[in-house]
Amino acid sequence: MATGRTHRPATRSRGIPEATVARLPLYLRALTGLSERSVPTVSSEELAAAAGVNSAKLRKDFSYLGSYGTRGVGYDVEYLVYQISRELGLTQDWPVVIVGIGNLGAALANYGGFASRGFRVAALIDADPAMAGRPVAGIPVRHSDQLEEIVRDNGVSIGVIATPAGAAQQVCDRLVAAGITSILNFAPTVLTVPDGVDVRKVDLSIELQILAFHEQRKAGEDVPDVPPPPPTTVAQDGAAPADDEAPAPAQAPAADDGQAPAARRDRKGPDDELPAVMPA
Amino acid sequence: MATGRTHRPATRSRGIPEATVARLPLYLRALTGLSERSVPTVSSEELAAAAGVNSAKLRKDFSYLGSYGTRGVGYDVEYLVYQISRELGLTQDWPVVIVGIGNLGAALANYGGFASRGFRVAALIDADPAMAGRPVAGIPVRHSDQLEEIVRDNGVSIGVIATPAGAAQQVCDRLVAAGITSILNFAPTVLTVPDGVDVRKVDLSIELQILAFHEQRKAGEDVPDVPPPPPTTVAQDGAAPADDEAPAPAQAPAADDGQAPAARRDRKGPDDELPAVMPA
DNA sequence: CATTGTGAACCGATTCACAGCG
DNA sequence: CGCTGTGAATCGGTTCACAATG
Repeated sequence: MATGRTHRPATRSRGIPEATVARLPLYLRALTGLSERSVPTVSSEELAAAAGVNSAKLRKDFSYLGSYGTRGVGYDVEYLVYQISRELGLTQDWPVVIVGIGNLGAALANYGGFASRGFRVAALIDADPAMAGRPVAGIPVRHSDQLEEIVRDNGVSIGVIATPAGAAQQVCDRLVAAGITSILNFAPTVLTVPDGVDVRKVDLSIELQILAFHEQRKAGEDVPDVPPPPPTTVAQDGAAPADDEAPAPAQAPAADDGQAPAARRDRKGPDDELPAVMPA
Repeated sequence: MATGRTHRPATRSRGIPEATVARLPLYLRALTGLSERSVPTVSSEELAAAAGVNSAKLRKDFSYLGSYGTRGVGYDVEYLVYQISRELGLTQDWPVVIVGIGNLGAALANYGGFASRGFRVAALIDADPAMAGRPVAGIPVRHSDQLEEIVRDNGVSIGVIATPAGAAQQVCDRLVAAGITSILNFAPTVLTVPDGVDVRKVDLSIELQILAFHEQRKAGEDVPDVPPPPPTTVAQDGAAPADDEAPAPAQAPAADDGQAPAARRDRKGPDDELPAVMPA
């Protein structure tokens, strides 16, 4: 598995830094807004503010694309919109397939943000036969038996996985085998793909967990200092130097507000995870 | 994000790098899987593979939490699950409100991944009176008039915004005013929040755009290099030296990087016709 | 031994600050 | 002038590689 797998150095996108690429869509959105309001030019300062970044970063980012601005003036909105669109490959049409038409898949199918940027939903695919033919967002759902056929016939190179975690890898494998080289994964699982295939993941619960981490620090500041549970078998430090607690780097002074061992979430349920895709 | 100026790294407290925090949920998920299969211990190598990272990174990450492993053996699964959960603040319950119950909001409400990790959907809120009372995922939707009341009464500190872009900032302001300090934003817009409030965003179309960028490079490489439009009036760069090419800062030595698309996309074509920038 | 934990090298990304230019 | 474009400094994160240690 991931063992010998050479790390995905697919990042050889020579030239434009990955971090910059990730921000281009942000600039594009801000620019589109200006364009709609017929603003002819913007300074890096203004555009940066609209995109939520700082101007130095924006200028540096643009410098990777070329010199598209005018000193003393700023950037021509229309021109930049075009250049960024082209750089991102949005001047062409990208047919995509969404696999797993559960709640999330359906929401994605209905999401206007896709279509508006050159992404065309070529097909909706689901493993549930009962879904077949049923239209979602005006597009009839097709059965996964036809996955390969659909991908090939439509020249789809981008696939969106919105299936339950358990089915994701399998779907991924089939998509890749069918020729897809870019995947947007919403299933909470790590996908293993061959070299040359790009995977980006969006994990809703991970985002919340990250927020929770910061939230915990803000409020209270002190984590529920429940005495660390016994290291089951290993690390069975009988009378070992009780070093449990967080040792490491500068430990913070444990304040201890109220406490409440709090209800320890037992995370051993049926491991629900992603929105189910309606069973058959 | 919201950190703006004052970067948190006061270094005083437990200095866990942001990048590490972002991976903890990943480790936790992998560990939960092992736990369910009753695996007692794991080596950094195995766990790293399951989480999709490399072992050095994982060990370094864990080193920020403390010394929870046993040399020559590995990590105790249950113990680690607990430690990470605690670090992330998942040992406590986090009530969240979801604002904007459209397709996406409904999908989120139905998303099992939230509930399974200590995130309790305290309420669903929508501005449409017609939605009020209607149950979604078993939870009755409430009208946004009651937003403040709901947040306060339930002690909600995390809010999820799934409204249209146009309403997002307003909703955000109200959530913040009501006391929320962490926001997960799904609306494709930049949110401005006061210091102390964390915002994480998930933008579906941005992810696709990033994939498109890479896809464009992979396939062909001979992208439809539509001749760049005339810089209307600005950025008129006269004849450029032979190979314009990207400015390419220092960047000379190309790392290993097997075969890079030799053909570099030329970025500046002579003037030409105005591009019909894509619609919105 | 095997495997952790970590200093130190490395590398990419951000920020600074100012030269360059319209 | 004002604002871009960019070297240089800095910062954060990753990787290396090995000493420490159960």
